[in-house]
Amino acid sequence: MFIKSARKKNETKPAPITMRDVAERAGVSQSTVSRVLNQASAQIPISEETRQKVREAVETLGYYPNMTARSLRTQRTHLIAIMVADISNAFYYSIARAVQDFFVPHHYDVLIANSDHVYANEQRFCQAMLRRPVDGIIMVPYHLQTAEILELEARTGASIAVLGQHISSAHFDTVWCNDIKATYDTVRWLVEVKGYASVGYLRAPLSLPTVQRRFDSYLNAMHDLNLPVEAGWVQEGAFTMEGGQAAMQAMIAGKNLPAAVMACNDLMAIGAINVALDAGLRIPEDIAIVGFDDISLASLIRPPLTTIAQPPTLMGERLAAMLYERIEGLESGEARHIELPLRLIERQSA
Amino acid sequence: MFIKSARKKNETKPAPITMRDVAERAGVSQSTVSRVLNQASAQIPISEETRQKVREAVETLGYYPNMTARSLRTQRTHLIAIMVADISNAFYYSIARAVQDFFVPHHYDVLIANSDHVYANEQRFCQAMLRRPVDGIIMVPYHLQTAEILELEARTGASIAVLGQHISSAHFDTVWCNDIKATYDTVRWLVEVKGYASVGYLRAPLSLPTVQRRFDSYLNAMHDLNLPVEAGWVQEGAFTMEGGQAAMQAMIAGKNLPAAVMACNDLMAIGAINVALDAGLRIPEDIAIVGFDDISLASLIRPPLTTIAQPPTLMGERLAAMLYERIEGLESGEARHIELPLRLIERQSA
DNA sequence: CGATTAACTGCATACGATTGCACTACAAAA
DNA sequence: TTTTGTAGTGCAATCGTATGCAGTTAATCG
Repeated sequence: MFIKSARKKNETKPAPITMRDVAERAGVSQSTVSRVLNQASAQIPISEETRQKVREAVETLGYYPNMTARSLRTQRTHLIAIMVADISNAFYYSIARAVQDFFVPHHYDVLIANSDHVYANEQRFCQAMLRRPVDGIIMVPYHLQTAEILELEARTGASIAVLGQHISSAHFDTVWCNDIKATYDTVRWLVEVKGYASVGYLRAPLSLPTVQRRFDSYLNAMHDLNLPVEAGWVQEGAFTMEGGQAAMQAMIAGKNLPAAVMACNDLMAIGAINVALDAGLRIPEDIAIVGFDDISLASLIRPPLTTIAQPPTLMGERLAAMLYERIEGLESGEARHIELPLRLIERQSA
Repeated sequence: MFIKSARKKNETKPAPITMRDVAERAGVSQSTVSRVLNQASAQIPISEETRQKVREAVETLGYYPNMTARSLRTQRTHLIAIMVADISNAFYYSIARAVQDFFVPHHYDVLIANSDHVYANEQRFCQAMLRRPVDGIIMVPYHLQTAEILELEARTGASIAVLGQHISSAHFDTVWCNDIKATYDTVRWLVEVKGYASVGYLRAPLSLPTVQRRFDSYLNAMHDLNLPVEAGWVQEGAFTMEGGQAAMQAMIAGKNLPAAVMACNDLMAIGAINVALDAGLRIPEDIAIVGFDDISLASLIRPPLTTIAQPPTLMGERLAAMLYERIEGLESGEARHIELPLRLIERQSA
């Protein structure tokens, strides 16, 4: 028999207050405390007198249930994990924030991980989920395929909600936007409505499915418009502001500028704008630029960026809400695939 | 004796693979598996043959240790929690990202919570930490006092690292910047070096200690410069872009503009710039504006914002590194309080 | 008045891992 | 041969909570 304080071999950790302490102080058994604290008391009758004693003991001791132990016993962790490419990217932190705002009132804690668009990181995330059980997972995968996500779901038993077009399964809910159509339409709009004679494209590496998809769509539009894609009109850079700068520098160095340029995302477009301005080009007179995402920065730079708006907050809310319904068992029908609207926001860069 | 699959009353969750399964397949006991998997095997000898069998079983079964169970037993969760005001604010997501980047390679998962500068949320965060044990906590408190953080540390047993000037204790590490001095110096610089005849201030509510501190410092500088603070030169708004817009609108409406204005942070400054430009004012000729933080947006807007640079990534790195040393017991000396440099970045808004 | 029932409460086990201790071989020493 | 030592394993308790089952009263019924 050990005295409580005998466990002080680990000097740093203070002895936590457990349910047993509460029980002792209230003069009841530990299981009774548990029953008072959980809604189980609705099923199993407990006298009001006992309840009072327990509540009082909880109060004076300042007891809080230990989620680790609770998780082990109930197999529910009250943890949500979310994987995005980069929390310091406006598109992703908006999603993350929306997810947090949804789940925190429901007393779930939110784990956040970054993939940086790297496949190995996405896989590492899946492994982390195998070790640390969570109740739900929200992910924005770039490389993971449906099969891998299904395996994750099977292995972890967690509910999963995914943002992405290339992913679709009857097993998990999905939110997506039709960026193929949006890109195609925007290219035609640049030419047919705005009258730009030619359109170039600033892309990130084609290894990212998103990029491949949008770029193909650009090519299709150009083809359908009977427009050539001349050398130098398509440039590649990283999925960042620096990438956009590099791509635009290369384009300018090539001496053969298209009348307008679409970029893979707003960050690249903004990088491109800054380089173009610094090179003395007028926007949109000398070169028009269109982005993708509508991050808040897009409306703040000069000239304000014309871009295709994604609704990240809405995406996060939908993903969170659907995930929550699955976790709580409020919804058990087949997977839902929600298409959210993409809107062209015309500002002054094109 | 129960067969494994007999536990399928909860149909949704697949039976997870446990150490017992591995042990069974390898034909050894569960404790042996544990010893092979942990570095304990260095202390306690295990034959190479047994190790092989175990590793093989782990491999073929695809076993991953369950962190929940491990945490319960070891009292170490491999979880870090971080509380910032708002993950969608550049200053904070930079810190968060730096913390993540530091801890992920060490196999810690990172929980993120937002306080939105609201006291009640800061308290809620502390309570959440009481329920869910974590190994370390990084926080950027605005309202929590030293005593409350000490109590949190005592109750949870977690190591804590704090970003903030108003907090200081011999019990936890701290990173801080001398914003009092920086504000004071910048006001004098505006007047004495740049030659602006008067300086106004855009502040957030004084209930935030940070704001009070910087505002006092501004007043001190004005006093030491023998300059008056005329009506309308000080305006208040929320700690956001919208707040800055509102404050600048009020200032313009007052018809008595100072030659230069300092803002509590960059977001407010940027909101103010946009309003000023829209009102036809030239910056910095009609009114100069200085921010605080140097978020990435600061260099992208036109005119680029002159601002006092905080090094958020560096802050995050330092906080993470110090916290890690505490958690791993690499450092057990008294609390460290690191002052990080604040730098005036002169761009074109002042 | 004995028996059935309802209202409470406690005992004991399980969740999946870690770890102190005891035990079995077998080799070397006495 | 008996003792001692050491390498290699297994047993069983434990972390803090939830919960099936059994037990104890007191009340109600026949």
